[in-house]
Amino acid sequence: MTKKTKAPTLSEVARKAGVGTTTVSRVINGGNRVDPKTLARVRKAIEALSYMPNQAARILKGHRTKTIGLIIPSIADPFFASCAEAAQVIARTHDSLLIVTTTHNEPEAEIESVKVLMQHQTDGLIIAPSDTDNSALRSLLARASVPVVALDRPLPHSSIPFVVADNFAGANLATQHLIGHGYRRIACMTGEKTLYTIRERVSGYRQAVESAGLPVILDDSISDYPSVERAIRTLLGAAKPPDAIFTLKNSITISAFEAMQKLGVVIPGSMALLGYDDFELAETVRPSITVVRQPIEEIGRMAAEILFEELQRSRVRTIDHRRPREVQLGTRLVRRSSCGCTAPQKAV
Amino acid sequence: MTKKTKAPTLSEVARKAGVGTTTVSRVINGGNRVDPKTLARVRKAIEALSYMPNQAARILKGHRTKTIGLIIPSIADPFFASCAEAAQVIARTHDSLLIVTTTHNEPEAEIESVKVLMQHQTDGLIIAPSDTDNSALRSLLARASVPVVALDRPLPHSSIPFVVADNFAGANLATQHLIGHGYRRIACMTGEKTLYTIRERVSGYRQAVESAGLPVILDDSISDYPSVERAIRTLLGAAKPPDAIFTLKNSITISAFEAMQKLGVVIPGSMALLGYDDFELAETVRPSITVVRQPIEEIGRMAAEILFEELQRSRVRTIDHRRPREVQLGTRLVRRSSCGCTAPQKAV
DNA sequence: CTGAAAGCGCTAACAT
DNA sequence: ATGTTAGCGCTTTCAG
Repeated sequence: MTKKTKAPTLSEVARKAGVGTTTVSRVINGGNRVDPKTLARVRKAIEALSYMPNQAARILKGHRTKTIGLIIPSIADPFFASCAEAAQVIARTHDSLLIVTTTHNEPEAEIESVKVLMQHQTDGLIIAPSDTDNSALRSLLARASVPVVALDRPLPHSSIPFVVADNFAGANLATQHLIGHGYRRIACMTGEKTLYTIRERVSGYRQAVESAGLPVILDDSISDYPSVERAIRTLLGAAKPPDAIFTLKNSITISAFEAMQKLGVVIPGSMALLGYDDFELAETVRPSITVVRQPIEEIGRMAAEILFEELQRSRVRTIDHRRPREVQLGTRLVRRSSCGCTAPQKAV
Repeated sequence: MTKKTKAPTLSEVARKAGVGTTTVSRVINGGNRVDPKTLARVRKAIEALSYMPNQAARILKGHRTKTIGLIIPSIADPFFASCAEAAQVIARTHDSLLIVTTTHNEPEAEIESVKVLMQHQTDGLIIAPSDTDNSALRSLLARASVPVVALDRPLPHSSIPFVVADNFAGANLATQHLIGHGYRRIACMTGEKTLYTIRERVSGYRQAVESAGLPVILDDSISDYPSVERAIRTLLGAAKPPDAIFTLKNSITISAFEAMQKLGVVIPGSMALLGYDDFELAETVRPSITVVRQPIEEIGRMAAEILFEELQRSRVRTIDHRRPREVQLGTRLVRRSSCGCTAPQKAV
């Protein structure tokens, strides 16, 4: 077994092929300006030694590392997993690799990630910042000599391009839909109220109920299942219980559904349910759950595309901005049964 | 804006601090054997220039890249996303970064990924090989000068360590459970029969029904929802319809549940359902679904840990194998209602 | 069309 | 305790 032998180098290939290193280098990089015969010989040598160029050395010569960094709260979160998948596909398209780090929405972890990724000279960064007002992060990013794109959450007061969903409109329309059904007491349940996305959704909800002259019933202290069940119990025991619940996050929607079922709440009969973010079984459970669906893959894809465009721009001095630097994608209300709609949209 | 200024180098720091490059290098790498005063001065210079060491140059000097590669079918797949998350956490622990590539179970994509990752000199590789008998992949991996660990699926005929779940036992026990409930005609539905995991599960199922003298009713041509619905229709229309269905994959379980509901099949009354792989709403839907649960995070975590142990071993010549190189983790049958169990396990 | 040689930024002998 | 220096593997002028 030739297992622990060190990897062959370019100059070894050159020696074996009886040519100079320059020639081998040319062959590796496309083989232009090389005599067909020499080319063939070099290729054979490369094959024989199963030579692979050492990226580190190329990078050192000032080239791209062909890697981009993606900084997200979690990989296990379906939303970010889909974003990551989409971004990875785009990266491959550009012959690049995707390095993923997770932050669990901790600002320090974000800073740390950016630093590590910069040391590794990734060509660019895509980040979903937890705190929209993190000035330490902003200044760090400003010093970054590579393009950066914000994902799902913008980084205000900076010139960093971003790709987000229209959280305000999504929540606003959803609430209006509930109002249209005749519900008068719509409770909104959420947690992580410091996140941009959640804040926007809360605003959307608030604007809708207030302009309809309805009460704002907001519980933004939700975390796990028990807290959801407790919240619903409290709501049910109130003098005037709500007639609809709007949950701002996938896991809360599921917990709420579970709790309502456990507590014998008839959906939508005694209380309607509408959730932010679609999920696989939302169509299947009974009643099926009406949700606001975000263009998840699209978000990841566009963020990566913008990043590579910036990369392109910084290479060749071009003037045109074919794509806007700040993208806000629309969401869609998927009407199913839990909101009271009788004729759900066509099934899968 | 000092935005496009090139990153400062070690020798610039040295000049600014009025010391030699060696000293700066020492400071970066822990600051041992350096006079406290000099150390402070250098640190200040580093701070002032906001200097960050260039990884590429260090790598070139034969050091670790502090990156490991993870090659999986998809990031969006919850199973692999969780594995990736767990592996990433372990990587961070070892001060390393995780580079993820996806293959969609295509052998060529796997080969390609390994090559790219090797060029980037990742310190090690974790791979979930689609085809257990891919000799091209095996020989490529054998030539790899870095440690490799197989994830979820082993790579036989090679000395590559692996971490997998005991798919045979999981499926076997699940089938026996169904048999114990008195079902005599247990149908098994699956797709992707070339995958190691699926093959093992099929074997486990087959062994159980055969040794109980029951018929093997296997449909391994399932792909999407329509194919599931079609299969169930066929099963229902048969002379002797099955009294239980065992689905070998998450998405098929969900599709089957959906289809059975649509076709008015009472679960478990007229037909029981048991699925491989747990999922969030399995507990919540009615009836709740009995499943075989795999230790997902554990698989990702252990694969990464073994990789770093190998890395450790290749650095310092040690003899002990504290951890077995081939790990098979147990699964657990989570009893809920769809199999006919009347007293489901404690809820979440 | 091809080769010699100069580094890229850093580390590690080897001196001092 | 600190500086000098020789590369790591590759690309890239600049000459042939």
